[in-house]
Amino acid sequence: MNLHVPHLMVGTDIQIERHFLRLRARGDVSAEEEQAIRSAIGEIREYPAQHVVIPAYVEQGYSTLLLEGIMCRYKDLRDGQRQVTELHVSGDFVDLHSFTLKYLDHDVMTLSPCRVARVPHENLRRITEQLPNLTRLYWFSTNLDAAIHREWEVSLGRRTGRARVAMLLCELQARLKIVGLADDTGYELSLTQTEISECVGLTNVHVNRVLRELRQSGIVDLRGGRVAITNLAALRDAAEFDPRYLYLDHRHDQ
Amino acid sequence: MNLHVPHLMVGTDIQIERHFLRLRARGDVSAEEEQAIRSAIGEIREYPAQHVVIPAYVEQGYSTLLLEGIMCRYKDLRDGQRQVTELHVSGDFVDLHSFTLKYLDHDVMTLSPCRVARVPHENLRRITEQLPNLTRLYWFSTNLDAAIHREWEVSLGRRTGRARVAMLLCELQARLKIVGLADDTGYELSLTQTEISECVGLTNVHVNRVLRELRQSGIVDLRGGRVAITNLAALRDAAEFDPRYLYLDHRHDQ
DNA sequence: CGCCCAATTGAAGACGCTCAAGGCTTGTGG
DNA sequence: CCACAAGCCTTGAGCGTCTTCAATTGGGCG
Repeated sequence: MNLHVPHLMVGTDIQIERHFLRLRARGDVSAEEEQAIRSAIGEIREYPAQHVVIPAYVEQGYSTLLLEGIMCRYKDLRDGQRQVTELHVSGDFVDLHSFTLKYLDHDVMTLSPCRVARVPHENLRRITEQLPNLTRLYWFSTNLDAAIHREWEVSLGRRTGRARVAMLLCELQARLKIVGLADDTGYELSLTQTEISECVGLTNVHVNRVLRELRQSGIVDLRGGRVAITNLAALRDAAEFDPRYLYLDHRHDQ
Repeated sequence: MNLHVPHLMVGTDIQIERHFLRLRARGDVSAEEEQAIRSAIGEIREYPAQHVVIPAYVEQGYSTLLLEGIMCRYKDLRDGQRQVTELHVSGDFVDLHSFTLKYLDHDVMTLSPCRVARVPHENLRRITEQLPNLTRLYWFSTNLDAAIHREWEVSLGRRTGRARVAMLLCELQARLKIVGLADDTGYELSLTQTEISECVGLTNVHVNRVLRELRQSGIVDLRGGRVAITNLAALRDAAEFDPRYLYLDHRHDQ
């Protein structure tokens, strides 16, 4: 387990490309800006699954860019119940908001083995002073997280269990597709049913029943670490999925 | 009804002070920055209750600062169910995120008669180019909205009906207190039970029962447009309320 | 006075939870 | 190669919170 051990740059360059894919799905990034981002990157680290990478209420001097794997933001209640507030995939900044907030109101942990890059806030500050266009794109990026939170609020507050699970699977498909990790037939996803239940505000038992129903309806089959989408149109209909909240520009319209 | 009619500046100056109170609860604002904000303000407008001020997916050339009244962000589902994703009070920018997002993924409407100030994006752009500290404070401000969304996700996903309502009333108390519109004994709030139910993901019928229970428990009494807090400690305990997500600095600790 | 909207209450039902047990898969060690 | 353990998935049965549907009360206003 490579916990907290700086890692060789092998394979890292390709993974940083996913961050550019994610940014360019929403706006233009010049060669100069791309270079500024590359040179802002500090240490590369790897973590096992189930590892708290950014603890709540602890000031960090850097933001964390997810290169490979899946991570989540979550809060726990007194009785041990957990609510995941957002999932993160390759190419995402998992705590860009710590640049302005200083500390987070929630924990961030890995759900699979992950590789990340640290970007010192000092370097981000330099970007905000020199590159206003890129600054607005990063500001946009944290506002996109808020838009995802809003869509989850709608799910948690008003959708049925079936629609909530469908919604989550639609969102991941769209977000992973941008970075080349999904197509219309599905994607790799190593989440347990308990982890999914912590995203959608249900119990693991009920998620299990919902997944069975979606499978038997010929819509989607989640098994063995893969989301096999049998009928994307039906999945989106079940979720009442409107991808506009992901703010993909016209070149990425589904 | 003064719908869409530019309004005289009578009383406006005092109301803009609430925006500075809100900002200064989270960071320092210099005299120069304060002046920049004042001169960035454009038209003043008034709207009646139940008026959609910012429609979803329509590009706006300005952001809207709420001077007086209460507004909400919401999304509707096919069957007409509505989920409110955030409430806004005096001093809030209700759509600062439209500066980077260009258009919103949700509607914004008034819940009471409101007075607002428009701030052209052009003027905000000038601030981002000239005042990096204020820019970070406004970026922070949109990240604070995201933190509020996260806390609502926890409520909607994991809290009981009783705790959800208590949570909402705690949050409003803390936010209104910053701008001088609440104290520990309560505050004025003109929301119907149906509107509350659209915030907390319940039906109006169930919200009514929850409010009765909270009243009979001697915790809080919501009637006649006023939230009368009988026992603030018990209210916060019922909500499992941890105000840290509102990022109030030490001078505003409760 | 009568209208309209919000608040209130009751009764029945549904969706999802709790509790419990059994099955499957994977990895480890004898 | 097999036995065993651990974690996850699966299914059943009963229960509870919240919903739905419906009717009544109360308050503000023309």
